[in-house]
Amino acid sequence: MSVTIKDIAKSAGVSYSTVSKALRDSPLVKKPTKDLIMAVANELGYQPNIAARSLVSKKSFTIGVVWPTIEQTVLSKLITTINKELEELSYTTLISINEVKSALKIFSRYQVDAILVFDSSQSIVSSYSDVPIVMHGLANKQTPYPVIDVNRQKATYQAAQYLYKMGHRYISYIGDVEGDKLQKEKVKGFEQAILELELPTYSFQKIRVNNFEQYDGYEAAKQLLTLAKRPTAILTGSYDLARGALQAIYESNLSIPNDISIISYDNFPALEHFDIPLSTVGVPLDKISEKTIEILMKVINDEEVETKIFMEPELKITNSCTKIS
Amino acid sequence: MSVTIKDIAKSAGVSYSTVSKALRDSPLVKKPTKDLIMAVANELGYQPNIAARSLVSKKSFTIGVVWPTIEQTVLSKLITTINKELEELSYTTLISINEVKSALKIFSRYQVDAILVFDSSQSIVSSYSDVPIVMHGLANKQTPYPVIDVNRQKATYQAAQYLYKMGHRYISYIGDVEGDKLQKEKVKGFEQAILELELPTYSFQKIRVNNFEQYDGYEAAKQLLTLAKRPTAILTGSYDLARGALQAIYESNLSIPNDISIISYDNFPALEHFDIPLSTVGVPLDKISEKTIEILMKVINDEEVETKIFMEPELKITNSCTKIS
DNA sequence: TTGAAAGCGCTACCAA
DNA sequence: TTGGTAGCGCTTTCAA
Repeated sequence: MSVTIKDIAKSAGVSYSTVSKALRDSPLVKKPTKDLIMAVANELGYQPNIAARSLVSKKSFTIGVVWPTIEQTVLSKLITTINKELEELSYTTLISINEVKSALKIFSRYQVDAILVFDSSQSIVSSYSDVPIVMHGLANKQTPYPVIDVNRQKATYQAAQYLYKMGHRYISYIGDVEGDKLQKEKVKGFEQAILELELPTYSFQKIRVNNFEQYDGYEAAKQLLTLAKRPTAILTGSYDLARGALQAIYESNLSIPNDISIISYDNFPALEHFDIPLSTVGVPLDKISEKTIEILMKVINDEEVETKIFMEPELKITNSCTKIS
Repeated sequence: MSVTIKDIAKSAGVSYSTVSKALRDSPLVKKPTKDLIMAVANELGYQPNIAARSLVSKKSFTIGVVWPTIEQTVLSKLITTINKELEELSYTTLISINEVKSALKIFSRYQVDAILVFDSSQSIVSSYSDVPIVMHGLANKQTPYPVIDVNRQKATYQAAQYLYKMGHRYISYIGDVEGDKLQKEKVKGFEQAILELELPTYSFQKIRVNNFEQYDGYEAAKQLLTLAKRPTAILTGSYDLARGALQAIYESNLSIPNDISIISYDNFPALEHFDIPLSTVGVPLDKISEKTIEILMKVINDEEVETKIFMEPELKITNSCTKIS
């Protein structure tokens, strides 16, 4: 049996309701008493029983995170950040990797204060009980809970526009052209730029990759570089693809940005891994995280929240891009 | 307020202790009564309050998983498998990505039935309260809780021995030669084979990679294939490295296994992605998972458990290896 | 400033 | 086979 407040009360010679107050740092307890109780609690290795506490106080200070697809690196970075920020707000984060429906059930049984769902499928999830839900995914349907989405199309659109403005007329996009909705949005932004600039389609090229690994970017870029009319700028759909493309460019003895400018779609700003930091476009991870925390706190406190939150991308240009004449 | 057993009791016209029994499918309740109660519970969207339940029954049917490093793919596969198997045993899995110490605190406050820790650092963790701990990591020290480890050294040793027996005299190892303890063990097994076979060291080559991605394997293999005396067999430290090596081999117009035999260290058996399935060596993932569940159930039921569980690797040979003369 | 006591939702025991 | 009730560990009144 673990230590309870009654054990502390007995040991400290006070009533257990006083112990409860002292542990919550209530102003109703005198400093010496409080100190004594704290000391005893520490010595006994007391850990509060969350079950009992949330049973009476109706608050668990816990956020349930539903994360059925644990392999994506972007998500793992984002979740790590969110976890850290919630910790600072003295919230505990618990993750379930079960499918959305059963994870929701689990968390509602655990009476968490809110549930954060990461789900790229477009299904509307329905809540059990009255635990508020916040979702990360595609904000296309009308949902009864807030959905946080990022504007991928605008990101690639912005990047292509920028490269055009810098004088580039042969721009290639490396990405999953036939991929899921998320990937298609990126392609769409690129295509939209072509259309608006009234350029011949051959001056904009899309290279399809099947995976998002460094090697796929490498292969795709290799292919581009052997072209008679090779691109002066490359836009990649992800960070790893960009890394691969960089390798291919170096192997061909070309230099960045003199021979080729490169921008990567990504949510991590300032990728300083390389000799030349990579230009990126996308919604910065910390802004997504910040927004998520904000929405979570709002739903927990029963405040009004818009149900579609569409975050705007930012273009961060470094020395990996240059003007050409 | 969510619905409680009292709401169900009122609605069904029975006492709430009967409801409690019915919901737990107790034989003490008559079938018709049970059916009625179930129907009402369903209709009302009842979800049991785990806090209240575990407060009285001292059992939460929940396993806390401590997973501070969420990026590793092997772990995510393993945890997914474990999660699934626990679900079938009607246990709920909750994951924390906080650092070990604070995660342990969280789970002990939640009164989980057991905590599963994934930690490759060699620190001994000390439990709060009396929640039993099972660890996945390096079984080198004496610990007060069971640690499950896999024999990496024996794996690469076995593979090298096998390749030798098949007539190979020029064998290369691609892996993180300067890496952490886990990686070094793999290298050690390879070196041990050289030693025991009393071979000149030049006939066994180690190629160092900095990362474990496909591209790194590709680069390393490229390097090997340009050698005057190129290896007849390659052993890689991971699946992704093997994939890269395969790419390099194909690009060089060499064939597997006729020109080069290849074995990968890995815990996933039967990697059928390729034209030729890859030979692997390592402890199969499902065996690790099975063992983990077994140990978890034992500690939960207070049974005796050995504190060092060292799992033996298996060599699975496919057409990616051949005998040479 | 402290203590006593009610009650959160549930299980488990005993009585009916 | 059902109902009544004590009590899990805690917070939160209210009384002392």
